[in-house]
Amino acid sequence: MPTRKSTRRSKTYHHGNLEHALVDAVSEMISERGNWDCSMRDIARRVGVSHNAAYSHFPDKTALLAAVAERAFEALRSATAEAAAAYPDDPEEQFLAIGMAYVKFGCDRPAHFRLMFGPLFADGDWASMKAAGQAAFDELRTVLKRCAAAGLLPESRIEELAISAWAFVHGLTTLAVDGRAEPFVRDAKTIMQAVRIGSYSMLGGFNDPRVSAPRTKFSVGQAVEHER
Amino acid sequence: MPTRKSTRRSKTYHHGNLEHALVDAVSEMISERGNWDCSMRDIARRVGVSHNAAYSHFPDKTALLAAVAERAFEALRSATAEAAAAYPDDPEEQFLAIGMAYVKFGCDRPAHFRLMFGPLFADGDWASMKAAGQAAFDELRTVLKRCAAAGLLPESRIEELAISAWAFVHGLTTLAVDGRAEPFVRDAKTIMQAVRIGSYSMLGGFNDPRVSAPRTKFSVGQAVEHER
DNA sequence: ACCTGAACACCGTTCAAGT
DNA sequence: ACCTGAACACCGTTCAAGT
Repeated sequence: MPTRKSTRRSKTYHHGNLEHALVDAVSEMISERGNWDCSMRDIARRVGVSHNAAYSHFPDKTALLAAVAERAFEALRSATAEAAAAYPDDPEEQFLAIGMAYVKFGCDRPAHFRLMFGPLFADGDWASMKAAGQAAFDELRTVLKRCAAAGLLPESRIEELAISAWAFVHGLTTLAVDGRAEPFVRDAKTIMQAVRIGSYSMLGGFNDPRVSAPRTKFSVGQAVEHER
Repeated sequence: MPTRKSTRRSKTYHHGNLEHALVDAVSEMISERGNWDCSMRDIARRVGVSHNAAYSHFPDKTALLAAVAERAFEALRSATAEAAAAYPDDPEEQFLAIGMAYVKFGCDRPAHFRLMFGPLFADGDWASMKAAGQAAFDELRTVLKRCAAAGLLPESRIEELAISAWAFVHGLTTLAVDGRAEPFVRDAKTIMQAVRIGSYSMLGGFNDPRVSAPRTKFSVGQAVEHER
């Protein structure tokens, strides 16, 4: 037995596991705490490694958190895709289901949701993480294309309507997660009802003639003109 | 001349100005930097006071930032109220104007907007700051009441529709400020167009019969039921 | 009552050194 | 190539002391 056991155990993370283990640890920690305010030293302690070992795999703390956010975006994408897949022949139900899945994701994982859309990645490009976010958004876009094909809304405005619908569920989740939507949105039932009402409201209004030709009325835009 | 001048100048902040000066300094700093990642020591340096003087007026850093957020909420409230006041006889235009003012506020002061709705105040109560937030929301509620009086939407659903509309403009602002709404929302013109389209879509759909009786269709809610 | 200087525990990051 | 120990500059907060 020439192999030294001490060397053996200490090499557990020498085969590429540490990167994965770090992302796992952070993901668990922010779930437990409810916020992403954990230190590199805490993370390292949890994984059982020295406090600066992470710098062999990530250039800085933000990069590690970006990896966590990227994986969370993938989970969001599959959650919404799965919800839509439950109604293969009914695009309107798909539209409702995808919105509800989005809100549910945020309410179930508030700390992840805040991290994903938080101010941390406002600077820098973080291309692959933002691509994962766009992939999640594409699920909604696809459903709206099916809605358009079914005559529920005009083809020419799919992009704008996708943004509107996304903004609605995103804003609702944000407000709910931060406790700003009270007193009306108090629990799971009321927030899902809000999704339903907002979604029906939008679906009912997509064929409003002003949606397809919004430029005809520009007075307000001048009144509160935006300079940037 | 018995008064000692050195004492005189050093007492400038002894008459209650420091609290105000601190809030001013932080507000300016986050505007300049684009984020609220400034240290107590930086703030104190800017005001010209020792690095821990702020603790005579605020129990901790979060409390100081909450005071900044509270003042920003008051600014948001007057911005939206002013926008609505421009159309005293047209509730539909008021609805559009208030949404645009909200989005404009966030795009003009992204760091303030992120602070106001950020994760910092998720724990604790921060009653007076959150009350200022509710006051801003009340402006929208008031406009929707006028819309209901004009027959644009059912009286019984004002509360839910207010939440929906707020979620929409809030989500749009958040996505725009964090650069997530691209490629469609790129600049001031396209984002205001998105507000317009979303608002018309909601207005057009508020009278959809399903908005007033959303409970008749509950299949989706069961499929993605929310446990919390 | 309001502010200061020194101190404490903690943080993200760097770097030379070990295997 | 991957990890460690020591070190650096910085941070929020506390506290005894000054006026």
